[in-house]
Amino acid sequence: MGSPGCDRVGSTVPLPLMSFNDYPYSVSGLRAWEEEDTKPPRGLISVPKHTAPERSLQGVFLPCSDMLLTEDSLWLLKKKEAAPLEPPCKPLEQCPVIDSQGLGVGLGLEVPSGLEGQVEERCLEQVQSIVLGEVMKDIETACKLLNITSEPMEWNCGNVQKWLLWTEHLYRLPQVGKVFQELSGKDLCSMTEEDFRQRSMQCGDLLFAHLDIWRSAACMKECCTPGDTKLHSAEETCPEADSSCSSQPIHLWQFLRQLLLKPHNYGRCIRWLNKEKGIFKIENSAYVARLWGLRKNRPAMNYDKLSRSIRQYYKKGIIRKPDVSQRLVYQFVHPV
DNA sequence: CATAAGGAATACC
DNA sequence: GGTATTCCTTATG
Repeated sequence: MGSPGCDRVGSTVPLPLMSFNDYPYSVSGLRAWEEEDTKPPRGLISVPKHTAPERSLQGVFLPCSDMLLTEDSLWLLKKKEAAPLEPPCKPLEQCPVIDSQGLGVGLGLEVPSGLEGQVEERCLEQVQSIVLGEVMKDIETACKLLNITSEPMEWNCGNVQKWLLWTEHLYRLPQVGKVFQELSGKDLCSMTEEDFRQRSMQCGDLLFAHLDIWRSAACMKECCTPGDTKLHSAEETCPEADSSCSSQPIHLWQFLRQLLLKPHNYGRCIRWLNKEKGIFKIENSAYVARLWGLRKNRPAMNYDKLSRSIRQYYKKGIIRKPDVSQRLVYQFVHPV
């Protein structure tokens, strides 16, 4: 991300980020660990409540996987936050264009002029490209885990259901798959936000927003990576994926690895205890099993069966129990 | 009661 | 034929 091409495209492709407050990709981790009253996953920037404003600026404190915002950026944003008489943040529907200015507007910040302004603008651009990069990576990961294409227009009914289930699981939305039954991706994309809301009062708008993000991301991906540069970008967004990236049959151990690579999304259900040694813990066995079942189209999957598959790896030397055996803790024999 | 280990049959590519 | 799934028994804490 952040290539000149992308910037150019970014100024023309609308990315309806909603307000950052509502942006689940950035706040989901926060929400998750708050709910479960556990420690925040690593990489999550937590701020004291009083420094987190009600408006969309909050979204900047996002748990970008392993990436942290620079101190400078945070300081800058806090400084802007503290500035009095700022115009209230416009809802993002009113500023859906994601470019350096768009982000500033979306954050309720005005981009000042002069040298200082240029510095701040560059800062914001950095933040923006970090956020965008994370969004794209999250979507890539989800696609790999679900074995679907990132372009919603190409989804069949099964893909749509998978995406719905996944999104529901990930963001703990009520299950609404039924009301979207027998809809293809094309159908879904032709629906308005109102259509979504009519089908689900509770979370239609959220699902619509999610879909919009996916569509925009697919659009950006298309524009940013024309032709043969696509391969390079794919490697960049999923460096460890290599052969496993080519979808279709995925092994359980690869799936687990992919979940572990995204601590801000899946850290609440599976996480490293010791990444160097390849030791990981399944924090929520039922949840991981559900995700695995989703990926393999095995609705009856449960931890009993999943763990049986893991145990098959003992003989093959792929996964083993760590020296000091603990419940739900396993170890990759060959850590990355 | 949830997890662990592993045998055995079966399904799927 | 390799891998995963399903079902099962037994053990452990």
